[in-house]
Amino acid sequence: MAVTIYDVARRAGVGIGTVSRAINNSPQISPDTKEKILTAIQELKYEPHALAQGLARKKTNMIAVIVPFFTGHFYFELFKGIQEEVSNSAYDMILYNVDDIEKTDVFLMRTLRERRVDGVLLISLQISDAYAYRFNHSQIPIVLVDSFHPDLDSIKVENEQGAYLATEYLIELGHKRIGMIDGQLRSMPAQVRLNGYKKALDNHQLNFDSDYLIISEPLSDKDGFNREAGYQGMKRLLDMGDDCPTAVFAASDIQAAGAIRAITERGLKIPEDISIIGFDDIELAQYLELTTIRQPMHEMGKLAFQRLIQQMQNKSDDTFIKKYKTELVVRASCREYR
Amino acid sequence: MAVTIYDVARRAGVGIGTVSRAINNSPQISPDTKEKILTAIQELKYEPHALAQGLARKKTNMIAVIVPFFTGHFYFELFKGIQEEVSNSAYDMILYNVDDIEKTDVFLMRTLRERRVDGVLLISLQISDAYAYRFNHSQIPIVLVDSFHPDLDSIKVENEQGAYLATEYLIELGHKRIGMIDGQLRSMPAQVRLNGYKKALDNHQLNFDSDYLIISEPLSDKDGFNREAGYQGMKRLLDMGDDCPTAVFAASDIQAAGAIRAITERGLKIPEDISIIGFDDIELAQYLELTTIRQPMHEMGKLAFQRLIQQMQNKSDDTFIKKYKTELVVRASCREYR
DNA sequence: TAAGCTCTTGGAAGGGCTTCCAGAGTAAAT
DNA sequence: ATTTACTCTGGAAGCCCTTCCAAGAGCTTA
Repeated sequence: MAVTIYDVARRAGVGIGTVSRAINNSPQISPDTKEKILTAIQELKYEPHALAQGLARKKTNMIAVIVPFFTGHFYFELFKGIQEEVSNSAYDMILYNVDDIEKTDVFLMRTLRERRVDGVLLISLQISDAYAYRFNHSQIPIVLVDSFHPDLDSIKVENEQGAYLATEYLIELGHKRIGMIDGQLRSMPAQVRLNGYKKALDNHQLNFDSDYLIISEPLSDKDGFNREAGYQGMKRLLDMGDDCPTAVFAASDIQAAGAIRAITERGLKIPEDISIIGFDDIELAQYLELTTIRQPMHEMGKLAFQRLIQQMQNKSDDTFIKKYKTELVVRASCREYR
Repeated sequence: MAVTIYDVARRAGVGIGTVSRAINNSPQISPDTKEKILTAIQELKYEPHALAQGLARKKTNMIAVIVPFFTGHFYFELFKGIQEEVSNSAYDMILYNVDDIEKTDVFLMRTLRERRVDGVLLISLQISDAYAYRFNHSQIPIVLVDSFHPDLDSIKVENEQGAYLATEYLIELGHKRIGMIDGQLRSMPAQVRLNGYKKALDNHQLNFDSDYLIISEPLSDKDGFNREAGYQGMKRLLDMGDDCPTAVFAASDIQAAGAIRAITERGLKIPEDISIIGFDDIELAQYLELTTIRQPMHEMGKLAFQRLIQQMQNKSDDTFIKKYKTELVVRASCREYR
């Protein structure tokens, strides 16, 4: 059997309470005894049992990161930011992968009831009012990233503004027939980016044409923010022949990558024949010379964890809301249209 | 206070033991009572406390995935494979990020003693004989991925064969001056790939020239498998002027990407002026039209978890060793040299 | 010398579960 | 009617900690 606090106590000739005090740096202990105990711990190679500690302390030193199918590069970047901060903290991280958006609640429920974690980072996933309420009235803090709820801490990017920016950029280049390739509308960012796109059209006296809006096929469990969806979507636009848009706003870089492939496959050139703009500014965008909208993913990840840890230390009542502005990154995938 | 098994017992008018049996599908319980208890559980919205369960069962339903600084795309791909399997299991996953290779032992030690996890996946990290022994004599199974120890389960790729393949391909294209850009040699794959490179040269009567071997700068905490290292490394090769290699084998695609940038920055063309071959076949390689060596990362991740879960169920004594052969993926970054 | 402090210490209680053992109840066998 | 054999059930013990309370020891103070 493994070494327990009792073994240490016996070895050091003290009581278990005292051993516990030694481990936890309690001031209530004389330097001599502490010394003695620490030696015993060394000798026995004792390490506290994490679960038992958690049970007794009502604190697990774990956080949950809940992510939707963790596919995209967006998550990867964000994740690195979070990871960086977690490494420097006393916390460890459990990764929950939501493979069906509808099941988000199941995970939230679990984190709330199972009490396996001290805090939650919810990424790109919507939270219902009911759960927002529960978290607010629970001991477990939660921070939303790339998502929003009025009553909870959240960190996100101005998706609408970003989409607006992208669309407006195309408009200013002179494009009139501007298509959009979006993700599944049950995904929050997909909805909001669509709004930005529509608003930009509207503010520039262009009509929204639903034929130009491609929503990726409801590919079973995916949200449509992937290359294949971009590829298929672009093909559909190209099939419109002469009516094909002269510029396309893809709701994510990865979709843009798929779209680019579809375009070049037809022997068309970017930006000569079709302009394309993405969203996210993932690493790939540089290689593709893709003009896109940058979100500070890494930074968002870091901030999210920082805020969470702060909440775990002393839960404050005010809700923290940070919205990053997006930024247009001009590269070589768009050109003027006259 | 949260709902406990006692509350459920009281509500259902039974003993706590019986409730426990209901939860755990024990056959030792009559359908009626079970029914009654399940109803009570529903009504009270009871969920077992994960830590308490773990403590009592000596089983946590968690696995640890230990990864070195989780930077590269290689890990990302692998990770997706693991993730996919984990999602379909009853396990959750804790991610440990090793930011300094020397500290690997600290993490191994923790997983062994803290008893927070039931099994370990160790990625791309070497394990010492001492720890291999400890794991073999512990209750906690471990599976190495992209790493190897004779006494432990491992899943990896034939790195040497891959590097040999890459180098030989360049040789067969007629190149004589073949450079290599490698990662830090304290990283296992970096060492082994170097061996493959040397062997290929040797078998084809070419001399190994240490000037043509670029080991990325010991950039503090990194292992050198990153774009910047590839970029800097290639620059050094280019600075050799007329002696510059006509072909370069980069030990990873991401380094190759950096190298490509360095080359195009000088106004040179790939493959006309310099041929380059990578290693990994990450997604980016397609976009770059990079000829490379493919490792089945996704598949490796899946298999690793499958094996781990099998070990957790009934620890067998035989060590499982799977070595995937690598495969040459020819794209457009290499050309014949006469 | 007695009373009052402060500093340490031991160990019971408690955290929420599983498991084992003993006992109750029921049915079958004699 | 009595024994035997089963099926269920209750709850104590145990998993390994932390924390609280009571108490001993050593000092001070009057």
